[in-house]
Amino acid sequence: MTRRPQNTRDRLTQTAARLFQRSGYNGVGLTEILTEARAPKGSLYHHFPKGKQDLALAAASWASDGMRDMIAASFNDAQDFRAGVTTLCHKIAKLFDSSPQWETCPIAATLFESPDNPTFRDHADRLYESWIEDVRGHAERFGVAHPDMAADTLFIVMQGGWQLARARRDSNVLRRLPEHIPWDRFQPDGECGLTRPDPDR
Amino acid sequence: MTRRPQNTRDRLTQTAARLFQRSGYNGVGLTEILTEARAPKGSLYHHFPKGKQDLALAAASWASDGMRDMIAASFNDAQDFRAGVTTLCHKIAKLFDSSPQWETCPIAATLFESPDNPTFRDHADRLYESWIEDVRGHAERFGVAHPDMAADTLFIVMQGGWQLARARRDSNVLRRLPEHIPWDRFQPDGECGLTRPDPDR
DNA sequence: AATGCTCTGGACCAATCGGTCCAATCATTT
DNA sequence: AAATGATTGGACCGATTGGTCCAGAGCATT
Repeated sequence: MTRRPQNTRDRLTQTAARLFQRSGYNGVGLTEILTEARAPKGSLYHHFPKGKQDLALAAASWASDGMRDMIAASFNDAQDFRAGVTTLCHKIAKLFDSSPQWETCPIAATLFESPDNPTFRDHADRLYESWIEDVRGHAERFGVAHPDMAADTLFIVMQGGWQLARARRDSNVLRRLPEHIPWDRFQPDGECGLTRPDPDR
Repeated sequence: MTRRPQNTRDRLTQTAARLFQRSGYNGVGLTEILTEARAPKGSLYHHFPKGKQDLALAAASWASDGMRDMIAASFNDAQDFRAGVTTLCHKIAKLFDSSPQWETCPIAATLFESPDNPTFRDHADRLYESWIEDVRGHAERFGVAHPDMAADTLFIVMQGGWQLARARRDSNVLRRLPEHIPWDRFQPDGECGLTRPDPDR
């Protein structure tokens, strides 16, 4: 949230991230990015030799870092896993309200437009998995029953909820997201055959 | 699944739907659509006066109808709501496996690239709500506790699951989707104050 | 002051974009 | 057979696309 991105590279990355989120990778031209970032074309191809593709990868990574910060902020000082999830949902809802342009998952908008591009696919996969792994870490820390599944559930519900909130133009969909999660399956005394991995600590 | 779409209009619609799903609205040029549909430019602007926009709306509607057919086929001869959901998830997983190009929700890919275009937004909203309303109808018919919420949950989980399956390139994510749904909240003898709407039948 | 970098500015390019226009053709109806 | 409207074929258009290229500005270190 720096008010003045110093170097041209960061300015390009963040401007591109914002515009890609709004209109998708193919929906934004280099001219538009360059104009808004107040940078000439030469700078772009100096910092990003492969042009638009490199820029998209950098923009997606930057956006992903923002999401990971939000995940950390939500879970770090939470009482339990469920509280962390609730906080995260509210944070996302607030973000949804604050900017009408934040309307697509930044990763999906930037990297999911060309299924034939393996570089984009792999990068998106890696970024998504980093979110899920972060959440799984917190789930383990709080001792939930199936941390892997809990992390997957949260990801699924967040992505789907985002989509529904967008269609309905209603951030409350995101705030009510915890209601769609099967909490009893994640309680430490789960009914499943799996035992808790680490009781103490 | 007709092998030979008769008239040019249908051929254009279906080709466009397929290509938009693959690369998004802005990722496909008219030339590509015209070539694959074996139609000249004059035909396009005869059947779709507003050009690409009209074509996108028609393509999204067509794709949406396919999804609604799938929903109907899954729930119509199901024993209960949960069985219908499971069948639907397996059908979607099969679809995911069958064509590597079916990689984005067709509605999102076609209509969600320009947030500033209210026509697209409204159309997408309407199509999504028709899916949800269909599912809600089946939920009511099977007497689940909170049909509105059940339908929302299914939509959210399907959309998010789709995304995760795409990132992991694994259709089993879709098959395991029922595990992420809080079924106990939808049982007729729910813990909530609401009573069942229709006990017999 | 001179050198050797990084970085910027923008002219320029071929290709493609969505869209227009109209003559030719097709299928009906009279 | 003639006439009529629906449909097709494709040439053509200006605008924009992502990308190339290089002169020169800026800024260190020598």
